[in-house]
Amino acid sequence: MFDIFANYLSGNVSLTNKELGLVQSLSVQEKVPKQSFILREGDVSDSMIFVANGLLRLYKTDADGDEHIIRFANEYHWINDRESYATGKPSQFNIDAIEHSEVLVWTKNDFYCLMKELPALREFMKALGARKQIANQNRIYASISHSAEERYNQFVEHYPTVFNRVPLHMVASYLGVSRETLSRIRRRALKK
Amino acid sequence: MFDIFANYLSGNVSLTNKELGLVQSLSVQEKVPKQSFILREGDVSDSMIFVANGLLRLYKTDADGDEHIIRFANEYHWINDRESYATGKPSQFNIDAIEHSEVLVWTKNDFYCLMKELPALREFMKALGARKQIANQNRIYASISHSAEERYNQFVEHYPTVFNRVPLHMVASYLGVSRETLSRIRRRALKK
DNA sequence: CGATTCTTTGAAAACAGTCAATCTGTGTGG
DNA sequence: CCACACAGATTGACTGTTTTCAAAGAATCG
Repeated sequence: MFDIFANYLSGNVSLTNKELGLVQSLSVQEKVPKQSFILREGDVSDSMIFVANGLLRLYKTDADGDEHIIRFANEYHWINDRESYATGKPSQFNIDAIEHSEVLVWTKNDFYCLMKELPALREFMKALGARKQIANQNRIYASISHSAEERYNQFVEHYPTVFNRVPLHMVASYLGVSRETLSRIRRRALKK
Repeated sequence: MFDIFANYLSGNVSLTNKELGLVQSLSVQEKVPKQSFILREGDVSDSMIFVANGLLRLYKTDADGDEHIIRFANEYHWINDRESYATGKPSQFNIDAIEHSEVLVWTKNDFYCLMKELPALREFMKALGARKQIANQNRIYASISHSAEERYNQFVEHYPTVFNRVPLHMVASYLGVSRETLSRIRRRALKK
């Protein structure tokens, strides 16, 4: 399973076999059955998690019991709660598996060491962080300027690999509309 | 004016006078009169900008001519278009001054050198970036889970120094509601 | 097949947007 | 000092969209 990660890296970062060995030696492989959690509200998110395959979600359950999905993470993506990870405080969010998934996990400490030892990897992670911020800014822009329909189309277009593996009510939760509204949006779109 | 920035740093980063001198030597001071631009759609955002005093906004004008404010930046904050800055591509956004402002500017190249030479400053900027990401994630969460009224209250509470210096229609634009709706939200709130 | 989860639909109520008009406060020029 | 212009804020009437609640119709899985 580590080879998936090695393959991911090889397209982006050039590491020697020895360095790659170090990265591997600090990683832990985990299977995440469908519906099971890798982070629960109240826990501290103290690890870096790479999704080798499968699909997870980061979300919060509010006082009314409604779930709000912050983001999805499918294969070749990272996931944790950045706030809890950065501050060491308990997370407000949950992460669970939408599909049976396999992940690679590094503790915060170990990952910090890797960042220190491997400048190439550090630069890559930094660039990744920048891209995530850009994506977040675009999502914020969409949320204040686009209609639900436009946001839906944008989601389908931008994340086709996620879109058709996720139940519609989760897409609705991600977009911030009710599942009924999203259902009607789609029907209107079909008529065209 | 550089002393404002030095003062800002002193609370967060410890640099020698010589190092501080280097930072200053690469900086350029600029006055930004009210309503004037420091970034226009189509330009490349190729500098780091620190607001010493005043108040700016990052926003986009859409096809209908409506303005959508991504964020505000008052004194002791940084502003540019991260996407254009990172990619070198033309920006989709504008930045202009809501109040007469004074800023410190570093070119992308010079700032890169500073990051290389001054690890303490680099770490500080990195932590700043992490905080911004957390704030963005919280804003995304608010946009998909909170009502306009809740988002308004949250804005007033979180950014009191910005809130009472900004015309209401700009707050509306930031929150993603029409100015009339925001006006009515406030009236309802007053009745309580 | 039965149970569960997911999706769709209808009807009513709540909410937000648009347009047009008015009101308020600020500052400028006569 | 007043009149006026201007930008910002509010209001009413109307329209359109979204939510909510309840029910029923697919799809999936053991």
